[in-house]
Amino acid sequence: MPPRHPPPLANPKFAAALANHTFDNEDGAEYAGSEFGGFGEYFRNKKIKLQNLDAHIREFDSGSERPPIFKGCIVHVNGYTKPSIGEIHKLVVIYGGVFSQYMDGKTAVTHIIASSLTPKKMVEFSRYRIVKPEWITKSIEAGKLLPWHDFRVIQPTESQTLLTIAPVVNQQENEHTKRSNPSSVVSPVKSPLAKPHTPATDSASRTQQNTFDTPARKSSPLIMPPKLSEKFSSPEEHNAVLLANPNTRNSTVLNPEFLKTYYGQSRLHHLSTWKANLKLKFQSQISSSSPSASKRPLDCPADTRVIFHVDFDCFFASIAVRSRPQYADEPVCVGHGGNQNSEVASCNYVAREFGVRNGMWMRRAKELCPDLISLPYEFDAYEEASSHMFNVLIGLGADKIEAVSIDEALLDVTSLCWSPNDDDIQTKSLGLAKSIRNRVFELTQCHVSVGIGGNILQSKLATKWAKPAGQYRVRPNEIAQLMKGLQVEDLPGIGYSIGAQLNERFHIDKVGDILTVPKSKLQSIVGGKTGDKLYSYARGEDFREVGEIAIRKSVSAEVNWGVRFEAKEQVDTFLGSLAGELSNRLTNLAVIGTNLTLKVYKRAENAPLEPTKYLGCGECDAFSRSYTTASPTSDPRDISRIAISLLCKLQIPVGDIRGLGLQMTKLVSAHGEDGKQVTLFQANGGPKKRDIEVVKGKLENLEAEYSKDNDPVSEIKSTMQQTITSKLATKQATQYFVPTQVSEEVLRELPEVIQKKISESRHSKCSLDHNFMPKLKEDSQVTFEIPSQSSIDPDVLSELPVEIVKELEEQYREGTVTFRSPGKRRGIQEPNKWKFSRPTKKANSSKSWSLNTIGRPGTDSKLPSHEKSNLDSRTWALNVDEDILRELPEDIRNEILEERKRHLLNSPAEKQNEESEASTTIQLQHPILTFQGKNQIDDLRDILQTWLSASVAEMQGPHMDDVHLLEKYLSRVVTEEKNLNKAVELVKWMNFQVENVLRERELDDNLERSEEVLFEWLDTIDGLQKAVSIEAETRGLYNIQFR
DNA sequence: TCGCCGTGTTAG
DNA sequence: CATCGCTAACACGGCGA
Ligand SMILES: Nc1ccn([C@H]2C[C@H](O)[C@@H](COP(=O)(O)OP(=O)(O)OP(=O)(O)O)O2)c(=O)n1
Repeated sequence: MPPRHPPPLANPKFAAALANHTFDNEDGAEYAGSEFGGFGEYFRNKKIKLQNLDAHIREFDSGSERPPIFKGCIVHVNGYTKPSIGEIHKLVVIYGGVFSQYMDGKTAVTHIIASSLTPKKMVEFSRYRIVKPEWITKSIEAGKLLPWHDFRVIQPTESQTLLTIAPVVNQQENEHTKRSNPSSVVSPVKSPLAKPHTPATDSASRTQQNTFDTPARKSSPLIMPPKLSEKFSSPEEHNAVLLANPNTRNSTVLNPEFLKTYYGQSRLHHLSTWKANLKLKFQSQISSSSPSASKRPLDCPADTRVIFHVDFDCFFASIAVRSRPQYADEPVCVGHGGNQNSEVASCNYVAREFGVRNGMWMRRAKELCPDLISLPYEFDAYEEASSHMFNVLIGLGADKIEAVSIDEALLDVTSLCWSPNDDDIQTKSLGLAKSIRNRVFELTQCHVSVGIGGNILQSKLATKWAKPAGQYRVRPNEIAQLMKGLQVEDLPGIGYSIGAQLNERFHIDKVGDILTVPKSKLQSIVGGKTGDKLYSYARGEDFREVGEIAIRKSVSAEVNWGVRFEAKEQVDTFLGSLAGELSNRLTNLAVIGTNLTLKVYKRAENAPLEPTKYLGCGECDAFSRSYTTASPTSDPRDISRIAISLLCKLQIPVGDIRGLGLQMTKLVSAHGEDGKQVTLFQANGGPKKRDIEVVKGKLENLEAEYSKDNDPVSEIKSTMQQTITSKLATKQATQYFVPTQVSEEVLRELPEVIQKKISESRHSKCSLDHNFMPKLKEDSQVTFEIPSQSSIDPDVLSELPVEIVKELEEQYREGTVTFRSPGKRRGIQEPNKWKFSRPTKKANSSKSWSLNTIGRPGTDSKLPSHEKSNLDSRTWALNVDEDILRELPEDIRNEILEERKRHLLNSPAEKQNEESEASTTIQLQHPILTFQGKNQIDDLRDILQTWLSASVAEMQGPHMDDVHLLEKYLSRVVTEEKNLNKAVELVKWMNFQVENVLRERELDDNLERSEEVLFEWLDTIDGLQKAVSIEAETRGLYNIQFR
């Protein structure tokens, strides 16, 4: 058995971006302040996988007999809280509740813990009970579940009842009748709706957040005291203060040289560029170098391969140590300086002994390893070493070769290594691997390791076991055994998020756990394709081929560091640079494209104005908008112009912009065979009459929109901040930016009405919102006013003039003939009233709450639509605690009761419909199944008791075959005999027995040696619990408690 | 049903 | 002083033709 290596890290970006939200982040600070002393240390020492935390929390806490205060509660945490999300997780679990990482509509969350909520989230969560963190702590102090409404975050006020929070109103009435002293309900709190960041909520979140940010803030060069500036300044003002420091300013996107210097130092940019270039290079090399696909031995079965995965050991770190041999045995990492908030790009194996990992923040790394030495990047050296490695690999005469990254390659060496005899393959392949390793080491003084297997999956896994500085071949007969012990996240394509979902929703942790789950069930958790992949991978199967390189489908450039703006024109300028960058990349690849997507990172609602990392993006929400052009382009002016109009559409306050990206898709060759571009350009001198017709059509659309919808939108006023000129105050108006570069010729081609409006607007200086358009220069931008209509779809409004001008200009300049009729733009956004004030997601989407951030774990999580919510309630209706039920909003409660009724009536029939597998083997609706000839629970207990006693006496753990038999039996008891209770009772009883023996053991020295055996039994019971839970979930029964 | 859009996840 | 949190591919759900 090869040594187990720790699973790959969680996505560093995720961890970094959610430093305060994630349970397992590189700062690890959540544990540091634990009031429950033992926990933090316990977990750190044991390196317990956090996804599996609940079971371990209970296990660790099993002796303490805490009251099950939160029994029946399913708790989720949103945003910054004190105690932290990690603390709350632990507290909820040890006091009998269930913690849910997800709000995906599939988990029936009963309470959301939050310190504050933004208006958007209040609407989204209006059907849930949103409570302050104190609800947890005070309930524990009181030793019982306190009424949640004493801790509610949303205080029912008049302004809110306007806002569709009917369920909350109901709730309130219910509880008031129930409560003894309704008047004691918390002091009045300002409606968070009117002002999202009340001082109260702000300081609450800062308290929590300080535990992470204090050091950074102390050293930050703010002129104003941080607190003051945070509390009272707009994001733009805050940025202005920050950028007043010329050094800082120079490090940001405001520096014209930013892209050059930034990309020059960004490791992730380098990694991405290198990879893209290598892919290109090998694409051509493959086709030119070897017509050798026919070299496969004739007797080699068509589906048989020998695959090598070659990977430098801790690449950057090895290069760093190469020129500093004195550090070879010291813990070393590579990063930008040794300061706390920089990232560890790579660390050597000495450092890994301490738990340091790639992607970790330096602060955490130094906590784990105080003597960690930080060395600088050497990007040129990486390229050189890499090219040595690839030269060696190219020289092998492999059937196929694929560059996975700068330091990593896949080889198909079937021709070189395959033989009918596996021992021969073993000898040949390990020999070849050794020679690769030696030659690369000679050339680079750095080690590569080689993993060998029958497919890509196996070879990649083998590399884990080969490292450091070794080779390892996964032999066909050991695949199954090896796979079983892996964490699911060790499988390629399975990362933090999917891993956590599998664990949370199906208690799947190890690859072995997957084997017992039918494919369809996997697919129902993680989706069709991923489920399929999981199913195959768990069995060691992988049908991908080496070197199957898809043609490039997109080109993009993005920046999410150093992005700070004070004013709109700075954004436009930077988008111009970014457009230039993208244009260059397109030109270098000789492609042009028709679809441009702008991606914006916006500071998350609750996130502090300054994130932990200096000039970092912090916790953000991501938004994107795309635009399809009339004809493909790579012209930076086109890109820039479109990008700017897309940004306007998103309506993000410039001070909150923390990242910008541009992506071109729908690519075609720049000099396509038919030379489409060129001919069109030559053939057509100017815009055609037809195009003008199209524009007129647009105008008519606009006018139709005018008359369509007369509902006054009162919220618009409150969300558009200040500065509405008196001229406009009496009219409803909106604004957009039209570049003045619009040439006069183009303007002349516009319909008269539009011409008039544009020229009118050139004289208008109104600014509706200084956030969106501060320091507007009359020369560079034009504000365009639409009179007197109140509720035009802002999409149409904000888009139209820009587009008309843009497209016409494009026509004029390029003479393109194919003017794409834009027709009716697809309604991306729901016509909801927040549109004017913020980028919209669907109003009822729980996706858009604050955990919906970069790298947030969790898949699509729309709030249940009507059908969906029926489905969901079915799954948990039976499991809801009566007490909880009473407290639920009326409509939800009714749904559950309905569902219960329905379930009681339909259960057997429903079940038969649902489970075709079972219905083939089972005739009776409730067959009675036997185990060892017994079916009565008492008899079964006897059998199990005998088994356990024998096992302990013989110092032998339970035999796997027996375990499987029992597992299968229990599963069928759940699904076929429909006696979940029996299965649960048996498992509980076994657990009890094992714990009994454990207790006895402490009193009896003779039993000392039985520890191993008992641990095996505990594992077995874990497995049984999982099996029963999984089966129960197929019947819609979640969160089965075994304690 | 298909394709598009916006969003999420993953790897290095 | 800090710090350099990129990029391409795939997957998925919702929506409209
Ligand atoms: N989050 C990450 C992961 C990787 N890298 C860079 C540094 C690594 O040296 C290089 C290669 O990545 P690997 O995943 O191959 O990791 P190492 O080569 O460092 O270590 P290992 O020996 O585990 O392959 O990519 C990075 O900058 N940031």
